This record gives sequence, structure tokens and C-alpha cells, in this order.
Amino acid sequence: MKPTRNPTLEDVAKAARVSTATISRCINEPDKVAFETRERVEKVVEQLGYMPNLNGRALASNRSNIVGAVIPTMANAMFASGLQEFQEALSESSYNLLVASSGYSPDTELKQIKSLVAQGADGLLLIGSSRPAETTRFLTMRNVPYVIAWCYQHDTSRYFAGFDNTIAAATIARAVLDHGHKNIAMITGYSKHNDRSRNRIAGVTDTIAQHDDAILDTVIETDSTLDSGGDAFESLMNKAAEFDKRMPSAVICGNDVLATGAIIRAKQLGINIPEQVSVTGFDDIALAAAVYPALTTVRVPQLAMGQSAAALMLALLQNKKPESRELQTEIVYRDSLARFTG
Amino acid sequence: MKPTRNPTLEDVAKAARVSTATISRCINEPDKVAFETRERVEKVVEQLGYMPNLNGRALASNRSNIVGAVIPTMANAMFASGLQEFQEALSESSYNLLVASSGYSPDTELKQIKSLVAQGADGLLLIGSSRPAETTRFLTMRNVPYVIAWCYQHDTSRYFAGFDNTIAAATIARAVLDHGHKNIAMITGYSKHNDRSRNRIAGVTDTIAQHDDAILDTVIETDSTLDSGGDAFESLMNKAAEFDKRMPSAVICGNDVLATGAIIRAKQLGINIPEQVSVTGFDDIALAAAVYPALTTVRVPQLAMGQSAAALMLALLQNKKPESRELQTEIVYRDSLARFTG
DNA sequence: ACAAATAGTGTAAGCGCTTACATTATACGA
DNA sequence: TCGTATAATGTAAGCGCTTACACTATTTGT
Repeated sequence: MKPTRNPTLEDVAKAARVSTATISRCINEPDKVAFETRERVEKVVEQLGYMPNLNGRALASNRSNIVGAVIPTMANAMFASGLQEFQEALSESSYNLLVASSGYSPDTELKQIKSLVAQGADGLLLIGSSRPAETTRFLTMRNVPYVIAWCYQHDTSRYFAGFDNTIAAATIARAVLDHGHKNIAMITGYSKHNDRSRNRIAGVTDTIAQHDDAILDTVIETDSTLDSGGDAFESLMNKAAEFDKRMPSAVICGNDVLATGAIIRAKQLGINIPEQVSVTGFDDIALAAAVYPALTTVRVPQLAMGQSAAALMLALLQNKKPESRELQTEIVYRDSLARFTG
Repeated sequence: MKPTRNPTLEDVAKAARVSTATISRCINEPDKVAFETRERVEKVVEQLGYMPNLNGRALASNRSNIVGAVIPTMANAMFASGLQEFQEALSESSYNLLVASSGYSPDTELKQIKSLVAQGADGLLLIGSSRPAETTRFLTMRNVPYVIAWCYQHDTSRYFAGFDNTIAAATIARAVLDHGHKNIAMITGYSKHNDRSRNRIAGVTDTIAQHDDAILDTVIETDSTLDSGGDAFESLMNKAAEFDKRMPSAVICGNDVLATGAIIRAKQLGINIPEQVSVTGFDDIALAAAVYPALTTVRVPQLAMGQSAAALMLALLQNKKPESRELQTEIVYRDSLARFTG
């Protein structure tokens, strides 16, 4: 029960009367060891409670069994649930997951990437495809395998596990148009350093532009929090009142958090969703089903994405050249989108 | 731009015409190096893009700069947001966070703990205070510093960053009683391997027991998912109908996910919350404010808990003997709890 | 029956760092 | 002026593992 020095390979070797090389083989390539020897070694390992020191292994073999992930934030259920799947899948192949967050800042992202690489991560999970040249340079210089999640591109030089944000956004925009809305607004996360936001905006903008008598009146960019979503929604309503023009009859939100924030605020403002204003979301996290009226939103296959990313990662780490995985999104119709009855 | 072998201490040493020891000092104890030398070294480091290999460091110094966390699941926003804070705080002190999940299983938890320890974690963040003897034994044998979050005990031999689940649960039970409810039910996560669930049940049970004319009719244990919460709620309603007895007028839920699931299902069943049945939650995650009617729940200081846990952890790792932090909860009154009007 | 392949094991050189200890140069006090 | 404390740096031994290579004892093919 007393804390003792952890047993090392050498301790095991001594106790089993073989060389350290044999012990190492027992653990890493058991078939190369005679059955009898292996049994003896295993008994000693058991008895001593030996566990290999992975730092030593990493140093010697130049593989750490660690995968790093740099995500914007775990506070968004979107990323948290994908990461959960990713971690579980990796764990099955006895990889450990080092998690860092960027808070949507490219500088922080680079810092965290460096930190994870220094820590010896064998591979990295990154969110989104666009990053500063400096970051890309670092990645290629250090030759770090990485997979990109939450977006998809036809680019065989990188590995994606995600979906096409532009198309998905276009689809929901089309759904809104199909419900007869002409005067539409959008609330979204900041697009500056965020290709997902950018593409979602593009998808919506282009789709509405193609429609002759509909307009995308305003696009507000803000933080992805409930409160910011509410504030944006409120300012949208105020602006309409102030300039004495028609309120947008539909607000397309770049994610469910913003949409939920908007709906909560609408309730406080006494605005009826969807009778007066329709609201749509994006992601389909738990919030979408819980808020009232429940969100019509784009379902993003978060779990599948986490799993695909893990599968890609594992393949990459075995030096295979896997194919990127394009996942599909679909619209989940609930109650927050209604037909426009102007 | 070509991937090159990563520069090592030795490369830097050679280029700066000093010994590796000096480089190491420049990085770890800069004041012990003459100003001129330091400048020269820093220039070379910059130029070569040198980053210390943390595996080498870990092996030599027996400190990894890694903290491990084993939580039930990141899919519950409760843990995800706490973990996010924890990670940020650690990152500021240049610690990296290794994340593993147990899925509420003690066996998996032990497996993950072992894995993180093998990986060289300097310390561990664990959720909840009760675990199998085998796990505790492992922890003390290996002498791993760990801090326990999400609960609190007066036990100076361990380090807690959390709150008293029993008291918090008692408080919400009292609030329900104060609203005149006599016939109460409870839906909670499984208590078997989960001291938080157990204590919350105890807090509710004892409080109601002290009240002469109120009864805790049923306690249902289930998974902490929206659907399970809904199912449990529905079975509660059915049972009442089947045995031709009064429906409970209030359902106390062990967490917000269950409570939200219950409310969503109630809506589908045509049961009015809170007019017919009051529902309370526990945790105060985003869902609680989004669901309609909004949840009256126990606010758990998730962010503060993550920060406190990090502060504790950092202190521990510097061999200080920090004090556990007991955090306070409070009831957030929203709309899902109403006065009983039998 | 003999060369050659094969299986099982050992030897020992690192992997990239840290750090106790040794060494040298410089400043200080009396 | 000399002895000693102090500052700056170097030397080299590991930390716990993997793995190329060497070695021996069997097996196999002919």
C-alpha cells in the first residue's frame, strides 16, 4: 500500500531472468517470443503491476500514442459531443487525447498546436480549413499528420471529415425561401477567421441572391452565445422599427446557440415565433429540440463526424493514405419556421 | 519549407557554441545564465525554430507537464463547460490536458486512469468521490496527486473543488415543499456507481421524509439523456393512471438533461408544466434557460469549479498543501415550479 | 549429412532532455 | 595580497524504453 518506485522494464527483466529486449517484445510483438518465456514474463508483469512508461517509449520509438485536438471551445455542445466520440474511438486503439482550445483565435490555435506538437502528438485534429500561412507552414515543416473536421473540401492533399457548409447553408436558405419569405436577415458567428461561418454566409447569401424578389436585408456577426444571439435579434427588431421598415419575416442563424438565444429573447420581447418571425438554426444540438418553439435546423452528424475523424486519424497514423469523408446534412423540420403570410 | 528533422538541444548548443546544459538553463532557469550568452542562445533558438521535446524532458525530469482528466462524458454540457475552464487555466501555466471519459463506468474509469498515468500525467482530475478500492489503491500506490471535482467532503486527506450535493438537493426539495407539493416523484441518474446521484437522492429523500404530510412517491433511476428523462416522466404519468392514484404534482430531477427531457415529453403528452405538474432540474446548463417553460433549477458554478480545480491542481503540483474549495449553489427560479393548487 | 534458413534471445546504442558535480573565472573582504 | 565566496559554464550520467545487429540453437531442404 506504500507508494513505491514504479517498476521499470529492467525490474521485470531481472525478475523474469531475461533481457529487457525480450520484455519489450513481449509487450509489443508477442508472437516473436517463445510461449514459455512469454508466460513467465506475463506473470512477472502482473505480479509487479508493471506498466510501460510511455515517455520512455515515445522517446525511443518516436511515437507517443497521443493525438492532439485543437477546437474552438468545448463549451459549445457541437464540438464537445464530436470530441467525445473522437476520444472514445481513439481510446479503443489505445491512443490518448490531448485537448486544447483556441477560443476561435488563430494565434491561440497556433500556440496550442505548437504545444501539442512539442508534447509529441502523433497527429492533430483541427477544426476548419482556413488558417494563417504561418500555421500551415509550421504543420508542414514539422510534418505533422492532421485531419480537419467540421468542413469538407475537394483537396486530396489534406484529410477532411466533415460536410460542405456552403451547401448545407444553401439548403436551409432554400427552405426559408420555399416558405415564402422575402425579407430575410441572418445572425452568424464571426466570419473573419472562421471558414465555417464564412461558407454558411456565402451559402445563404448566394441562394437568396438567386431569388429575384427576396432580399437578405442584414447579416449580423457576433459571438456564439445565447446572449449575443438575443442581442442580435433584438437589434434586428429595433432597427426595423427605427427605420420604419418591415421586420424581416425570417432570421437564419449560423448556429443553434444563436438561434436559441434569438428565440428566448423574442419571447421576452413579446414577439411570436414563428407567427411574426421565423427562425432557423444550424447544428441540431440538444438545445434545438428543447427550445420552444423547437428549432427547424440543419442536422450536422456530430457523432459520425467524430468517428470518421478518428478513423481517418488512425489510418493516417498507420501511414495509409485514407480518403476524406464527406458527410451529409439534412434539414430537421420542427416549429420555428412557418410559411410567410404577409 | 521541406520537412526537416526537428532541431534538438544539441543542435542549438552547437550553433550557439555552448553546452547543452546551458541551453537547458536558458529555457528553464534563465537568470542563471549570463545575459550575453542568453541573448545569443535565444537568437539561435529563434532562428532554428527550436522547441524542446517534452518527452525527453519528461523522461529526464520525471515531470510531464501533462494533467489528465477522467470525466463521465463530454456530451453533458455540465462537464464540458467545467472542463473548458479547467483546460484554459492549465494552459496559462503551460500544462496540457489529456482527456479521457469513463461513461460512468468504474472499470472504464480505472482503465483510463491507468492509461493517463502511464502516459506520465503529473496529476489527475477526477469526478466524484466514491470509487472502487482497487482504483484508490492504484492511485495511492503510484502516488498520483489528484483533485476531485463536482462534490465536496470534509476530508483533509483529499482535495476537492466542488459543492455538497446532498445539501444542494435538500435545498431544491425544500423549495418544492415550500410550494405546497405533497406528492412528489424523482427522476435521477443511476446511483450505483455515482456518489453525486446518491447524495442528491439522499438530500431529497431526507428532506421530504422530515415533512409529515408529504411523500416521495417514486424514484426512477435512468440514463442521463433527454429521451430517458422523457421516458421516465411518461412512465411516472402512466403509473399514476394505471393504479388510479394521483399523479405526483412535482417531479424533482437529478439533472437538467433529465428535467428537460421530461418537459419536452410532457408537452407531447399534453400535460401542462407547471400547471399540472411542476418539474425541477439541477446544474443550470444552457438547456435550463432554453426549454419552455424554463427550468427552476440548482445553479452549479461550473466555471468556478473548473477554475478552482485548476488552481488546486497547480498548487498540488508545486507541492503545496492547498485547501479544498467548497463552492456554493443557489436555486434559480424560473417557470417550471409552481405553487400546488390541489 | 551438411549448408542454409529460421526462431528465440541478448547486447548495447541511442532517443532528447535534466541535473549533480566539477571546473574555471571573477569579485569580495580583511 | 591572498583566501574564499559567487557566478557562469561544462561534463557526463542517466531517465525507461526500442531496435539494429549479433549470436546460438533448431529446423528445413536436398
